[in-house]
Amino acid sequence: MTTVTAFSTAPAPARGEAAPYRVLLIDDDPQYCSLLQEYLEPYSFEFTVTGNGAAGIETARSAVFDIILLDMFLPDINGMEVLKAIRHTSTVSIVVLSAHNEETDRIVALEIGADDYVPKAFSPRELLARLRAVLRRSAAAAPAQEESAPLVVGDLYLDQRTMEALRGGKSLSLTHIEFQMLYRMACDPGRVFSREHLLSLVRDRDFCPFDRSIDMHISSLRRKLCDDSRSPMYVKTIRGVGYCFIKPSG
Amino acid sequence: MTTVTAFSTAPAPARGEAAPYRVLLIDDDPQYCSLLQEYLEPYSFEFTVTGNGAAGIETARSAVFDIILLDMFLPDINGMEVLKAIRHTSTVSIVVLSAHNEETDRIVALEIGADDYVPKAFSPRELLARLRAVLRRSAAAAPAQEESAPLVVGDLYLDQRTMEALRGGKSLSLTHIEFQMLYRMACDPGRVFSREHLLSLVRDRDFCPFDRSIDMHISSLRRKLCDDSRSPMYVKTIRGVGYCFIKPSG
DNA sequence: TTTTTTTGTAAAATTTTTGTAATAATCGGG
DNA sequence: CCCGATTATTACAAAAATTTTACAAAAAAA
Repeated sequence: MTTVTAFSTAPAPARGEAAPYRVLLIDDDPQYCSLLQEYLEPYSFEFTVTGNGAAGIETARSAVFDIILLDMFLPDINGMEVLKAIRHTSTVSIVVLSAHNEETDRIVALEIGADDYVPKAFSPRELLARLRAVLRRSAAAAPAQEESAPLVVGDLYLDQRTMEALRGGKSLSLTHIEFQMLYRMACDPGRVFSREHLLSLVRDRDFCPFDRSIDMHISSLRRKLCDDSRSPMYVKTIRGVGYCFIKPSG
Repeated sequence: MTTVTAFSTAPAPARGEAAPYRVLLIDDDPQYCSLLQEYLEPYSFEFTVTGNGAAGIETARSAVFDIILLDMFLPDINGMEVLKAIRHTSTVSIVVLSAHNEETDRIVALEIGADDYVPKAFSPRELLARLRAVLRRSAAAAPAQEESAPLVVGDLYLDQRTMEALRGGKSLSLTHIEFQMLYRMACDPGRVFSREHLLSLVRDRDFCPFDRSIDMHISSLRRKLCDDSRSPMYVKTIRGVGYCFIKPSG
């Protein structure tokens, strides 16, 4: 099982658009569980289900979830106790589901540490909206995913956050296009980029066959890098095809 | 608008056990507002109240709150719009209060960015429990303290709570937008902010490609900072991209 | 080798982007 | 409804980036 909570300090592989939310559902009614899964799975929720409190506590402890859905009525332990136990060792989001919707229960559950309390009678759409609200909030808590760490290749330092390009610690004063071209090529050393491709990465413009502008950008990039086109250290010409960034030998 | 709070000069915005939660209540029913205040104040909630949407948006933008309580029915703007506008520029916790408790409204509000949706008919005890649940969660999220602590960079002093900007101890008399722009950029020196991004941080408005208003704000900001656009000390132009705050060398 | 194609690059031409003053529109109070 | 302050738009000069042009040089093809 994959493991990264919203709160984990781990290298936060910040769940991309694709990766589903990992849900632990603690509920002993198989029929309701199926219903819930069926409804939520299309919205990128991935379920682990346990049918009793003890197993729920155990699973919550041994794996990482984005959110826990907890039924209050369980065959073994009282839901409130399960909530308390999980909250005792984790800050994971917990949403209580309950058939028996008493104000006192709601208040106690929320005080103990539930993030929301949703009657089972609620429409699936509202449940979805509430889960998303809770997940949104905990995602905000996650250490802001490192946007894009600076790229370091050989003696080059390319930082997209600041658009700064250094060679041996000294600024190269690249223009926007030069930076972008160098950065994109340096991200994948050795890969050959056609002129069309480079232009499309960098400009919103059509490539005409006699367009030499890319060559000019390469040329001035080389000048700033003190690179010699005949025996280049950084940007190599692949005749008839395009250019590539040379994989540093080190 | 009644402002009860006065963020004194206390250097530590960090709400210790003692410091109250700062609540912005947007609701035009004075009677309900009073009731709420009366009930919640003993639990360490400190209220600022605005009776309409426009003022609410404005206040939310110009001061820092721990949580916003938003009525859906307002005399001027639709509550949903207010929610959208506030959420657009802030991640503050927002709990919707509504007399008219329709599932569709709940879903839409939660989707737009509300943290919870509580019918006005709810018992004050449950409201309290729900507010605490939301606050607990966002407290876990944010080193929120820093967010409202005055920012000191180089010879600049920027206090978001009071919107006060000093340079070498002297006030810069920035407008709201100028302050926000400077503040947001100064929070992350060296990072490049596109015009779109700056505008979205500062205004709830769409960016049109020929919009020069950001440039104008930068221009007047520079004038007030006595900054020269050609060899700037504070705000550097990143041609083709946007602007950034220069990391002070010291 | 000769011819053809492709690339490198200086310099010129062009386009885009930015800075800012002036003007217009908008907002927030009284 | 008017007033002052703030914000947005317009316009144009200035600056800088990008593209085009032109031709030399290198590589590939014949």
